[in-house]
Amino acid sequence: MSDTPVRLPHYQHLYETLRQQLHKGVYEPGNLLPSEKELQQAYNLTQPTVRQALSMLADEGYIKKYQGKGSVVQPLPIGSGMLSIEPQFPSEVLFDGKIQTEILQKPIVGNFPEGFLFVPANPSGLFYYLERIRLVNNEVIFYEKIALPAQEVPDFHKQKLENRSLFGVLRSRYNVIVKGGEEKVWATAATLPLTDIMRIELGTPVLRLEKRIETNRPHLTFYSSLYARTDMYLLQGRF
Amino acid sequence: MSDTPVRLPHYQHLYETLRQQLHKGVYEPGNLLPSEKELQQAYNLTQPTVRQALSMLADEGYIKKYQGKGSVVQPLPIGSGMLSIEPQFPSEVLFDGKIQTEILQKPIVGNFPEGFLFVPANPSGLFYYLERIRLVNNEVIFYEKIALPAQEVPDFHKQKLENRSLFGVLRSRYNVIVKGGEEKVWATAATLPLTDIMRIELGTPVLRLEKRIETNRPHLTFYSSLYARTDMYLLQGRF
DNA sequence: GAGTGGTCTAGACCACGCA
DNA sequence: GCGTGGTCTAGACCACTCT
Repeated sequence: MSDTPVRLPHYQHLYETLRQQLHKGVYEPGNLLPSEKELQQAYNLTQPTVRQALSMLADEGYIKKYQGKGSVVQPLPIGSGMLSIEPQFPSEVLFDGKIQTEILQKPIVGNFPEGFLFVPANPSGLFYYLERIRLVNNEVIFYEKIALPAQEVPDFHKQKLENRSLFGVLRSRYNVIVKGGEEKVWATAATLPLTDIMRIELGTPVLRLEKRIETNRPHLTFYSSLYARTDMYLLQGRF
Repeated sequence: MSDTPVRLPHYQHLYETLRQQLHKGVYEPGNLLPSEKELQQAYNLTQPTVRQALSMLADEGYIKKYQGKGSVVQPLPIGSGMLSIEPQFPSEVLFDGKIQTEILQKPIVGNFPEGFLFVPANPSGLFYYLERIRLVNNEVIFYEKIALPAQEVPDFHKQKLENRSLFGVLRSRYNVIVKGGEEKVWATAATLPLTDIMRIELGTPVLRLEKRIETNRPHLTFYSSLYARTDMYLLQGRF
């Protein structure tokens, strides 16, 4: 739990602290989080500052706030507003939430790559490009292409990415936090390169999800192009 | 512009005012919104209150805030965090953003209906149930089933729904505002009842989107089950 | 330097839930 | 009635953009 040397706003620091505690299971789902007043005293902050942190947790589904009652811890850590994975038929699959990540194409530097629906406003400049697959129970469920501006993430190719959250690396190594973005989604039939990667039959319905992802750094916007087989797992998100 | 008799928080009133102005085109995309200070003076509010309203507009993509510069009006009114429609191949389709709505099943009252992925925590009580299709250029692109708790929206069956936004009806008639929710999405192959409704071939990949929608009223959560053909139009959203 | 949004404090009062 | 979260004020200082 080594502190990053960068100065975070108080509300973000509290948010990160609570988020990590929630992931560690410090608070049981269904129980109440410490009240706003208790958090104020514990962290020496005022109510609006605490409230901002709690609002972020509520937006992402970690907690639910009830007036007159408190903040109830929710059962799941769900990806920050983005779509995350869940079994299609929960009873039939044993799924401990563990997703393996394999890198198909290690980060290489070049011009903005082809095949993305969203493109940068100014596509000049160099981008890291990588491809990865994500597996559950040794089955490929995601195939994802990612592009991110090289100058904003120095030495990105030296980072370890296997079985790590890309967002986690960005947050811990570069202090980059996802602020929001835009996504487009549609259903399509699997074509040849994909049938090979995912080991599915030609024509199987697959989900395509294209994202433009904005961060707390004004010039760090990155891009994701994702194929998901959703016959056994589906995507879930909050809004 | 008749005022609803209900007392709204200041930040929500300002949000509604600005949102309506943005929809009317009072501010051109690319231009700046009045500064926070100007809004404070115009509406006799303090900075945090104004900021809260602007944050909501930013969350929904109406504006983008830039420190040191101002709030830039964005080109589109995009559905509040929820997925909305857009042409798959913009150049090939003429699309003025107009979506027609037809009611297949007028609101009827009964127990919570079958076929929804999300179900109420307490499914007792009566629900309105309706089905509607949405068309662009006379082609069916959405088929949607909706269930909402009857006791929270009295006389809902008397409301005019054709070619009106359901959310608009809820907002203007019942002062209900969507606060957030949960959604699950996957790709599947069209089966029989759907091929008829949408006039597509058996097995065509279609997108399924199931939503649980929470509002500002604690006991008003409603449910949507949506089928979308995404061969010509795709779904877009913000996060 | 002037103006903007970003963070934060120290209070206040209200609306709601629960016992 | 008490504690909770929800709203709001009146300030303050900082970080950033633009000229």
